[in-house]
Amino acid sequence: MPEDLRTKPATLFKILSDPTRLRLLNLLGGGETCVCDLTDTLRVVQPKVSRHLAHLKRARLVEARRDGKWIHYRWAKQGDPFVRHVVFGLRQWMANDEKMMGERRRRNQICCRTNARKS
Amino acid sequence: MPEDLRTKPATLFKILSDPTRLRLLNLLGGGETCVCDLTDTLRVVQPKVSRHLAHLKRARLVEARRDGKWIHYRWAKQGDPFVRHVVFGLRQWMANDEKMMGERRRRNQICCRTNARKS
DNA sequence: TTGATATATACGTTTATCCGTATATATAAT
DNA sequence: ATTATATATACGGATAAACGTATATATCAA
Repeated sequence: MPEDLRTKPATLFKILSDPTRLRLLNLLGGGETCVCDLTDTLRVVQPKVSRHLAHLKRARLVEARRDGKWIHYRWAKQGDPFVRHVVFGLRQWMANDEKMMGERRRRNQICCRTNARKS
Repeated sequence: MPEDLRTKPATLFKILSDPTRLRLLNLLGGGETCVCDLTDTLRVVQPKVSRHLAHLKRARLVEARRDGKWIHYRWAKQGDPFVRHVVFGLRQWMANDEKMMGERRRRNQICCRTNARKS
């Protein structure tokens, strides 16, 4: 199932073909992020976020780490050259896109608040 | 609609997420090819090929040229850096994939026969 | 143990995608 | 003009994606 990404570009492209998943990946570009912060940032319902994260995780594009009540997601390191190539291009595109920048900014604010609340 | 490719990676990825379309793009890597040769090479029904080509054309990934009864498709040159980046990686992957190589070989045989028949 | 919070999953519905078959169109040959 | 060939499109059905809502699970706090 994760192997599919390596053998079939179509599978990788399919996973990357959903706007919500790209927005999530964009936010993860700002660093490890918990589901609630992702949810708040994107302003969509939580199950939607969890579902898309599950997709990305199944495809091994992201990894998760539990920390008490929270689960933090992050970009996974990619071994396959083709996947790395595509992901690299995507991250570069995101880095320069206005809307994506805005969402990353928003993520940072929200994560700040969350961290404050935690301590 | 073609602009979408530049503004939304998700749209590009969606178009590239179909195996048949990737096979077609792979064959076009061998040079301009007419629909009937593409159909014979892939061994699928002709409307299926036409439909997928129409997709690729709408997205400006390929261009078409009429030549009498035949319509020849070819890769379109890409202006956008992100699209170029992805397409470059894809073509490279295809160049090294065994199955794709085999189909390109088959395409060449079939195109040879077609050209012989034409003259 | 009870309650609150964070996250995941199940379920039914809507929407999009892909397909095969049939048909339309366009060109060329007779 | 008629026929044959190449390609495109229309249509209905099947399959899969994505969604919202409801619910389950897991962790922590009281």
